[in-house]
Amino acid sequence: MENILQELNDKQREAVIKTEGPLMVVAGAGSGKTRVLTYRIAYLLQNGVDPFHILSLTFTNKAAREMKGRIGKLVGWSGARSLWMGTFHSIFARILRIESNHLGFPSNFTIYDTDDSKSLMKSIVKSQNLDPKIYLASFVLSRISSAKNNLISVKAYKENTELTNQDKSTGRPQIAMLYELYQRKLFQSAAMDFDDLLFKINVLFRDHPSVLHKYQQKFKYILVDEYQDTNFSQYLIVKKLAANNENVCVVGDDAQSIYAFRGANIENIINFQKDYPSLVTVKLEQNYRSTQNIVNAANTVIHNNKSQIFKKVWTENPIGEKIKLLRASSDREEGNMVAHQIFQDHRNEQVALDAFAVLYRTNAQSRSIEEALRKLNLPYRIFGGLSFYKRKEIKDLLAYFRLSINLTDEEALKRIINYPARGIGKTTLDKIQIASAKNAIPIWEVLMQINDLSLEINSGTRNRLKEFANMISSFRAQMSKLNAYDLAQEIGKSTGLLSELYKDKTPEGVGRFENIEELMSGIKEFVESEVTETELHEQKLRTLDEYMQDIALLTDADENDKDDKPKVSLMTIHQAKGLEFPFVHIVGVEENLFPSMMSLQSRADLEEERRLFYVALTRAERKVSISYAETRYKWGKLDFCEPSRFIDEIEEQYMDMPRKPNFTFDNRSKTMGGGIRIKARTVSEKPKRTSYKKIESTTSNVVNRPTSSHQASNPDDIQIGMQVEHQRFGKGEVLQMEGVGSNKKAKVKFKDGTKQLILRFARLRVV
DNA sequence: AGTGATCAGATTTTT
DNA sequence: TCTGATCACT
Repeated sequence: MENILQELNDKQREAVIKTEGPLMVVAGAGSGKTRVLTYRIAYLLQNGVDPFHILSLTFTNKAAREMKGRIGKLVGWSGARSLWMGTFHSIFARILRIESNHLGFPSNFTIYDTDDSKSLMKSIVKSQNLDPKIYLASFVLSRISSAKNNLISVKAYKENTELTNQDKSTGRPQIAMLYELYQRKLFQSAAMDFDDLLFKINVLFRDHPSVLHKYQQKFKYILVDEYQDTNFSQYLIVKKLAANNENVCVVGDDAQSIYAFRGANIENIINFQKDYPSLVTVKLEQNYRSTQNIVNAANTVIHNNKSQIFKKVWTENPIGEKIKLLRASSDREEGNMVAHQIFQDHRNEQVALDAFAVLYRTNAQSRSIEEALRKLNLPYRIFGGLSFYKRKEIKDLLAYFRLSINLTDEEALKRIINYPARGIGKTTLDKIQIASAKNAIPIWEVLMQINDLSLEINSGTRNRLKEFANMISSFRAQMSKLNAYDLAQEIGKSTGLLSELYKDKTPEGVGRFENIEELMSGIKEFVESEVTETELHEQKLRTLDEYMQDIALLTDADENDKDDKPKVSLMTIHQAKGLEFPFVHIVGVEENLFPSMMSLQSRADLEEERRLFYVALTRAERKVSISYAETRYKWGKLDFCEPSRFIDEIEEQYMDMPRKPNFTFDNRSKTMGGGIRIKARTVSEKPKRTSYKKIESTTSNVVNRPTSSHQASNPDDIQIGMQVEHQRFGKGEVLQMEGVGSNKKAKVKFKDGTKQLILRFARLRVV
């Protein structure tokens, strides 16, 4: 293990051993960024730094888990497990729970997800008699979110004339007021939304210097991954925590900044440079992931962006194949083309299906790909879309858990007070909510005092309300006595939720029941998962509220696939961040889709889309295909599409252009949709690129698939005993086959003698 | 109060 | 196309 430094290149090593003082690592795509982070932490541990003193902030919890695993392998598990490693949100939620009393929150506060926030905002808009079409919950929340990300409090918002004038000019002068009510309601419900987790940590550190000091002492070494995607709120947290020791290392790549839309701020990189005059910057520019062709193509794309840190990403990897451009007449055909390509590569190159990824701009595009893959019996795993934890049945059950843990969680209460149906309808709920507002008590308190408050609720309904409250109270009483799984089962049964779902025998209903089963087995896993030694000593139960804390910030990206069969991965490019695949298919590369229509207004937005395209390209190790469709169904309507300007931005020497099956060179420039491309060019205001005819002359240094003009057969179709034809040697018979994938060889008897041929090069044709 | 039918709105990306 | 919200009917 003392050799760990030898497994690094000079730049990587420099970044690893400079443990003291501020360090910024500008890491090009595929340059071993994760490796640097991992080894840096291992190196710290190896040099006697206590793991409790290291804080490592990652982009997903899964990334943290994997990194912990690798560090464990390098320097032993005992050190690795005690590291503070996770996303900003999960780490600081943990700290907020510890310090919640300083903020007037209980430690078991609820974390509202986007749906909860939305439903809360809707009810606030309604309560203020504002037009929900003008005060669209999603719009109001996005204003509030960006305010919070920039640490603008309710008070500051009201005083900020720029913001309030913006709101007035868009006809929504009441947003500041809604912000206030929203925060008030969250507080009353003992809840925080995602942005609050970071905002309130800032408040905590600002108002309680002793608490800040405690964590400054604790986190002597701080590492931040994906720094380009942090927002101002996150930036300030890091700055404050690092203020004492200044042992802070941030790693990022401005070219891969793709979250500006949700408040990420590239300026953080510049601010970081200003904050620490003694900053050392290390640039990692050697790419170990992709072929030269991919690296070069990606470089030509990203150079169209104005704002970027100078960096030259290069690689010593083989040149590799050109990027294949696929043109499809429809989204459906696009799916088929991609699926067939995957099918062929899977067979020809003898690689498992998890080597393939299909990347798209929007989740809605997955459907046509899924259908095509299903047709070919290619198993796939789809990431994102409707997350497991967002499914109705899951949210319903979790709402029971949430309410039992936090009785003031109103979104949870409203969700389940009449599910499964127990005769507590809208009218009753309205009355209760009015009583809650009038007496300034939580809804739960109204239920508790139902007999004392003079409410016009008939005795039957009144009893049902009491029964409901008693039921929740009994769950609550068992919270610390039963383990999470037993209590979850109890809740599922006595609420009637399990039997309700079980009754439904439609395929969807069965699916819902299975989802609940899956959740239950997840809880069981949690209960049985390893406990720390002290917990084991104390015979400590793993309770339901601990479980809820555990999963509150989980996302789909954190989920591991249960069955380990290799599958094709389908995901948005955002989700693909940080991942790599030998074969990547980027689909739907069309104007108004990628770049997205919403991004065409401003240069900054367009550049973000381009960075997104850059991210997509640089996920690939060996082969990339880019595809576009000429027509596509959007909102159930047929849309005509043009190829994306980003396609034009790839220098043609790195591209392999599309063609129709019976294609000859002479009519290529006419038949390949030149008209469409010309239109695309006028949209993109790009200087005209030279003719596409040149393409064939530049392919010589590339291992290309046989082109159609040679009529070569697929190497996989060639079997022993077949009659084949070689361009030079003529006709012959296949005597023997050996090797797999690109190394597949055949012994062929020609009239001039027997030859060993590598099929990849030989371009044999079955006669 | 509960149920079913009809209609509007959404889709850019997510911790 | 799909989801949710609302409305009318029972």
